[in-house]
Amino acid sequence: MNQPQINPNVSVDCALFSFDGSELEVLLIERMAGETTLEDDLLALPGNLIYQNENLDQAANRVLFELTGLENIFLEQVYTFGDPARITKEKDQDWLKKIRVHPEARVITVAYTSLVKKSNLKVSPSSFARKALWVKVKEVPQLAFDHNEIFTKALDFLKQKIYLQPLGYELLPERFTLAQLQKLYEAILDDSFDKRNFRRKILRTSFIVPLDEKQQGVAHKPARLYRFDKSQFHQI
Amino acid sequence: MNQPQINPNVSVDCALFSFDGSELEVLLIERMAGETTLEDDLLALPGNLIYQNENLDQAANRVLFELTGLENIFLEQVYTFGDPARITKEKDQDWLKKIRVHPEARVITVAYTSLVKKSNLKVSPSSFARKALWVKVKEVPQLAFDHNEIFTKALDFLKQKIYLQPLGYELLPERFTLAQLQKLYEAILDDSFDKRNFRRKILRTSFIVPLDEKQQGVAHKPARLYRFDKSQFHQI
DNA sequence: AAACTTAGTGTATTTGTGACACATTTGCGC
DNA sequence: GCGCAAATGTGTCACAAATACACTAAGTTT
Repeated sequence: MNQPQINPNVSVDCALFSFDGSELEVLLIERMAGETTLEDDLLALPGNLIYQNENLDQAANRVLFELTGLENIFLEQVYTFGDPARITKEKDQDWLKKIRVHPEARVITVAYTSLVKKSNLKVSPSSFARKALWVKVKEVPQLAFDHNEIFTKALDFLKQKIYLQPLGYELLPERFTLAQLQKLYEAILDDSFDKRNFRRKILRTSFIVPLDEKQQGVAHKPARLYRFDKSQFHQI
Repeated sequence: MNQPQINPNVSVDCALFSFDGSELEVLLIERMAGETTLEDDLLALPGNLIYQNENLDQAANRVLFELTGLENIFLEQVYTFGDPARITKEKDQDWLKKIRVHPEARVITVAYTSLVKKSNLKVSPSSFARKALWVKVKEVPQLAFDHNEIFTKALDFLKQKIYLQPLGYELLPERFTLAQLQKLYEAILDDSFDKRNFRRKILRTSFIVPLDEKQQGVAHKPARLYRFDKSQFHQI
């Protein structure tokens, strides 16, 4: 089979979010420039040029797989960024010159986002990332290209989405407590809620079903465990 | 000034909606193939390849301007379509071969949408459209490329958006009655509402302000006129 | 057994939604 | 000028959802 052909004008970038129990985090990479990285380079969202024979969803999944080994993640398209000036920062140009056949090419990028469990994910160095790290969304530094803008848009997208779909099941263990779930909602929406009202509201949906199990070995009253019922997701 | 350079891989398409008082309509074109059109060609959404030195919003506005003469329309990005198979219908290939330097090029397209007043708009034949016509959204035929999918996504986008922003002001005359507004909402959302409940809800927002004027010359009780207050739009 | 920690629960108030029917104001035709 | 046709404009009740708010229960630690 031939090497797939690259489309020099279109890339995908992925904003992957995770949850450490109290704060939301985003996956950033140290981008490779050939065999090494540049000094003091900016962090970036994982992303790459698309192949000519794959569609955009496939490209996003491939890029993610190449970096993380994760497959069958539900990535969703967020927005497309196409300002000609988006690749003109000096550090970005330095990097592009090192690794692209056409470093000056106009590149528009289609942003995707997803929520993943950190524990599922073994980040493996790849052709385009030496190292990947989880950064708290409140502590995201200046990023490469227009990735700060992409990151912000992806986070806004999630905030919208969580009202329509129970996204949380991607981020919590299979069995979880309502306190965990509430913290997740609070982290995504950057807000805080009354415990009783949150419980009432979330239990009115049929997505979340109580189990006959309790937490073990905690130094206080153990909480009841719940799980998501995906079969109920389309019955909003 | 030089001819602007074209990016062969990226296009924009616009789904423009208008309102005839009772039904929602979308603007479709008969696409040109050089000096003429092809026989039995499919209708299409207006769109074209982008220039290398313009951003996506600018490209969408330019394409729209070239077709309609409309400027300063508030176009919003909807979604990006990039399936390699999106340009492979036979009629689309025939057309591409007639007009594109690289008819086989992989083209991804960024969809935009907007609402416009039909009366503002003098559609002028352009390099890429011989003729443009308004088609009721319920009567949209099979379109070129993946334009049916784009059209559907744009309409869904509007349905979402109208709950967050009072889109209507683009589609109604400056002074309008609540019955007109209600019909517009019903057309966009493809639903019908109770008159009293609709009024109560819409007047609770501060976007819509009553005037001390009434309809003239109607063969029934004349309705009060209202106008939009755009300064209130961001106070939801 | 006392102290600590988090879980779990109920009520009252306000706000929004949906269903529903009739009098009012105008122009028109006679 | 009278009656008719046509669309406007309005209020209430029942129900659902949202908010504010405080104490007891169950387990662990010392």
